[in-house]
Amino acid sequence: MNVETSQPDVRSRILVEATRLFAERGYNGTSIQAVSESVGIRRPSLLYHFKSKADLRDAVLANMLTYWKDALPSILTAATSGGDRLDRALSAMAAFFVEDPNRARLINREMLDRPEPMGELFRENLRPWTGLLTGYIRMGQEAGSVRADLDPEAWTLQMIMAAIGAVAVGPVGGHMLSEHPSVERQLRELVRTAKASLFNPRPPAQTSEVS
Amino acid sequence: MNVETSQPDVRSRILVEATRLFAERGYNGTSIQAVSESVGIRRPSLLYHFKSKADLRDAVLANMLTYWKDALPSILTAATSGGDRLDRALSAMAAFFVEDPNRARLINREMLDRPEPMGELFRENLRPWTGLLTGYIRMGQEAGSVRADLDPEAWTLQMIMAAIGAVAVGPVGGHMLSEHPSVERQLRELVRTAKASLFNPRPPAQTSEVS
DNA sequence: CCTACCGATCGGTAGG
DNA sequence: CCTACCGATCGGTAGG
Repeated sequence: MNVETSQPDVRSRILVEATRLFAERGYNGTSIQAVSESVGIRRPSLLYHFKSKADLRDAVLANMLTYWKDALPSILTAATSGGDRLDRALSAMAAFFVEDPNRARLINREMLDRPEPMGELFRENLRPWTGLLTGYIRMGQEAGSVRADLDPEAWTLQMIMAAIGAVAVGPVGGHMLSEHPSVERQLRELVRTAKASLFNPRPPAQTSEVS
Repeated sequence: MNVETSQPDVRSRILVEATRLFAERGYNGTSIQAVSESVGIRRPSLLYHFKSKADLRDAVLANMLTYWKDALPSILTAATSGGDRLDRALSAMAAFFVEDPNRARLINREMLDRPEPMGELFRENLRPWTGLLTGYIRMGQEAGSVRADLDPEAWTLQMIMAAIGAVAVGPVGGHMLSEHPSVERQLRELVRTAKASLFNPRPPAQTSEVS
């Protein structure tokens, strides 16, 4: 596994392996020894790049947040650009997690392990974007296209969490049923559920800005 | 019999503390030392009741499954006894987790930590009951009351996972939004979402609110 | 249910 | 990026 071809600097290789292992086995279930072995170096070498295990965790989380901050704007902007594009926005969010299921698993784990720090992270980085979405939903309610009894914040949160849950633990939960729905099937139903629960049954004709 | 101290046998006290700690900090984040301290005994004493840490985990899981098997039938029977009782069924499921959030957290953690064993557990214990529900949904589809494009398995799974997620990590996710929805609010919206996405919109009545 | 003790592994440091 | 070494904690056993 280890060769002199350690070109893609060691630090980022450590990050990749740590992300994978933390997502799969959890922070407490992963020794830095295991991480360094996956990279092909010795433990002290890893500790040269990251002062401590906690430091490595923070770096892993910060690194992932980069992807979030990169992906979310385009996802949520898509959602606010037209009624019929909601499914594309939800699909984009789903695709973000499906692309690498470990993203969903890691977030799920960290939410369980360290609620407060994760809450803080969400607050600082994601809030502006979700605010955009809930604001747009409220506009839809005033316009009559979105159900009046819908709770914008709770609805938004539910859809995000459902996408994470479907990817992170969906396949396991699937065993509750005789016919295990694939993650794709679960996400397809999520989109259907989202649309059916968001829009009014017979929206007042609202297709004026069709592309 | 012992009268001085109200000690409902040590074994179950160990189970209670272990359940709490496993749910809060995870299996790998909890030492049997910590469990025994919570109970007020020494570690070797705990190991007299449970041969190993893995043994303790199995017992905790089996113990919780008892509650599930006790609660699920009544929940799902309620769901199949009438169209308008769906919300009561969902509320019952939600209440089961709200009553002790650690139930949701523990299940979430175990699904992440040990997918296969948990899948097996679900398969053996929960499948009959969910089959009842999906069968009923299919009947509703044939009768026309339930949306034809709904995926019964995926829909059922989504609602169960959403309830677990809302209780286990909902409060953390709430920080994504400027106005944190309480767990109660999240579950209320879950019920609304479930109904709106399950049933067909009312047959075109005379009301003409369409512009 | 306890005291006493075990080897293995943990995260981390010294020093080059 | 390495070898060598550290104290602390881990799960578990002996034996009463």
